[in-house]
Amino acid sequence: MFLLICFLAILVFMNAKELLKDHISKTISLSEEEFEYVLSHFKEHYFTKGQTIISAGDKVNHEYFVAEGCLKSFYINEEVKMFILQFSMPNWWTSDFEALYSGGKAKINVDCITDATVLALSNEDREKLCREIHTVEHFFRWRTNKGYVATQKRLLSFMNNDTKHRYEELLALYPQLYNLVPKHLIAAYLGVSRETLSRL
Amino acid sequence: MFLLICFLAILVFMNAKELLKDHISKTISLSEEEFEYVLSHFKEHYFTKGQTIISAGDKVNHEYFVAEGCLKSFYINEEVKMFILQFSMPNWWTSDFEALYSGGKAKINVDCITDATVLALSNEDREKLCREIHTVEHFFRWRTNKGYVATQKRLLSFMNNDTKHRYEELLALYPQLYNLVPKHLIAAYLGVSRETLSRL
DNA sequence: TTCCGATTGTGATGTATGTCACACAATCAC
DNA sequence: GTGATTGTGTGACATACATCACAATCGGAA
Repeated sequence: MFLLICFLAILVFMNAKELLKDHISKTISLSEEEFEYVLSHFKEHYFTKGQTIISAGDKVNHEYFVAEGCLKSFYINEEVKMFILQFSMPNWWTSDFEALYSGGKAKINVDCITDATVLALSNEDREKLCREIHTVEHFFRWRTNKGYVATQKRLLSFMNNDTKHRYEELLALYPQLYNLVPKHLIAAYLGVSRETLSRL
Repeated sequence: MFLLICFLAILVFMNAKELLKDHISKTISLSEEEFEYVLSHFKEHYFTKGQTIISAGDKVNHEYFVAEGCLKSFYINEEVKMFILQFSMPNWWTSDFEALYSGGKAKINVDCITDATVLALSNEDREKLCREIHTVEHFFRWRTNKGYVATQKRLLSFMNNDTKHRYEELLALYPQLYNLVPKHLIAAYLGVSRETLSRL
């Protein structure tokens, strides 16, 4: 039984790192040795549905590559109202990047909508890898470029489109979300009350 | 007279590049030769109030470092309504980054709220410099990191705060804007009608 | 099974904001 | 200076949405 669990763990472990390897390969080329070296800095973590990865107030020292499952990153305001910044699906990265980059305390929370497998990379290791391997720095530059453009597009959509339009936009992009996450979370992503979404 | 104009042009030219040099120095260290090499890829441009730098539909091939003046980047929707993504002040970068990075046509416009001096860097030159000088790639990674965090903060503010709060937030950050740009542009940045802003 | 919490739908009502309309001032071109 | 364009303020009205309240359904725990 123990051996079986070890075997399954190794299987998933391989899959997660393979997924990350494929993801990185889409932007840069690395030798096998370099890949092995880079991937060795990522630590795999399992989380179960509902578990918290980052809480507001924490010191944030890692960013997370999602290999499996669905996470959400969200902000809770003074009136205890929740706003969802991002649903993180496989092949996405998540963290409280402001806190991670600046060294401050988290204002954003990250937790699991489903069971999840993630690969964690520390701030120090990311900077070390970027320093040591030029193309890795290139990879992270492009990852953020894409994130920047995506966030800007969402901001524009927020200003331009009404709720129904944004809802359809979201479902067109991630049809899985409709069955995967409760409606009140989708409402929190769209920035409307759950009642309004229900009456869409 | 001609000599005087040349002299003034060189003066401003020096100032713009010096500003960029200072800006870059805040993130990375470069030797004098490297600086000279990097800066040689930037072309200085003058624009007058109201002039257009990027029009929707254009092929976008440059990003711009603002040395002097104030630009706006904005989107016009089907109903000819304008949404301002960013006011670009000195030491900011602007472009339609989605189009620039993807090679597509511009969806964003950029024009001048005041007379402006900018330094233009082509997509190819940026990539070339990033390839040739590792620390330059580092610089651009951190520039985008900061932009990403700033845009995410603005998105959160959009969801969380009401118009008045966001207006005060904007003016606290850039008090100059109050006298520099007409109110209807500030309304377009805040995502409300000019009438609502007027009644704030 | 039974109960409880989580999720979702829907009605009634208040409020912030958009839209249309008009007025007036400031600026600019000629 | 004169007329046109641009920027700004304000009233009247319509509308989208938040909020509060209640009901119904579903799934898991005891």
